[in-house]
Amino acid sequence: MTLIHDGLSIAEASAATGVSTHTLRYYERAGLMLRPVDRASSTHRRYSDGDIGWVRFLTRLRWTGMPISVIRRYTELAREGDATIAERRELLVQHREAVREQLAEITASLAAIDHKIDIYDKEIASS
Amino acid sequence: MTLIHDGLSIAEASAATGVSTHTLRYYERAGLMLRPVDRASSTHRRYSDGDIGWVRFLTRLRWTGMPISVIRRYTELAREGDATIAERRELLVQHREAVREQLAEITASLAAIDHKIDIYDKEIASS
DNA sequence: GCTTGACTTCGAGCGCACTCGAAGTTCTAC
DNA sequence: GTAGAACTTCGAGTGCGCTCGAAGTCAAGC
Repeated sequence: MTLIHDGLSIAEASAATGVSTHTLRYYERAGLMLRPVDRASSTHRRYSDGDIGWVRFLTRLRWTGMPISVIRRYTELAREGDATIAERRELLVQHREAVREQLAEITASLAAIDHKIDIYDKEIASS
Repeated sequence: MTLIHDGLSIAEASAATGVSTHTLRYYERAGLMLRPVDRASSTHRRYSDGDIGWVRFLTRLRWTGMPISVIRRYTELAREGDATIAERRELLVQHREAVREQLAEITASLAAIDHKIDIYDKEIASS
């Protein structure tokens, strides 16, 4: 680890984001990073705070079911700068709608599971 | 469609549950049904109300990320009858915990997405 | 009774998102 | 300066949950 702390190693970035080093490299290859991650004196990657923040955000997108291909599209727009803000906003608004639906589905499923557990409780009590 | 309505055809079951006919057969093969679905005079499947309810419940389990293998285990327990009620309850209670965590993650992700959209709104407003 | 279309079984194929391993290079500590 | 860990690239492999297609059978309407 260098004293001049100009970024995290891939192992540190992995620890900071919960994403495996294999997957971090995969994301970069897949075009999900705003730009290629900086390299230290060697070819080793050095993740900036911005990189870490970006990875954290895109894991949120992944977690909520946004496909890699769409994240790539979103990233491409972000690389193009301010001119694409409206389009990026629109993409996120659409995704937000999908996430809200997910939330509703999962909430309903949770209720169904609760209900089934209640039934078991009653069966256990009456036996 | 028979006049003696002793169950739904696979196409009707598909419509009733939102699960494709291919997947309904797959679920049966995979051991996710309590028992093999009844067959009509022919070899054609006839889904009872109970079958439909079961499929609906297990799509809830699938939707919330329970793997096929665990659903199979759960189904096997259910087939064994009342003696396994406590174990089935426990399995669902564990899954419920996982679902609650999902819900928390998704809610947090939704907040992050909202926040990003807010930022875009401000950038748009100030331009 | 014949056509048409839905049904059957079976095994293979697919898409996604990783995940891994091999083979080589570089950094850090001693 | 050398050992050993961590890094690099690259392409192939994996696991999951479907999804599909082929080839044949059956059922309902005409």
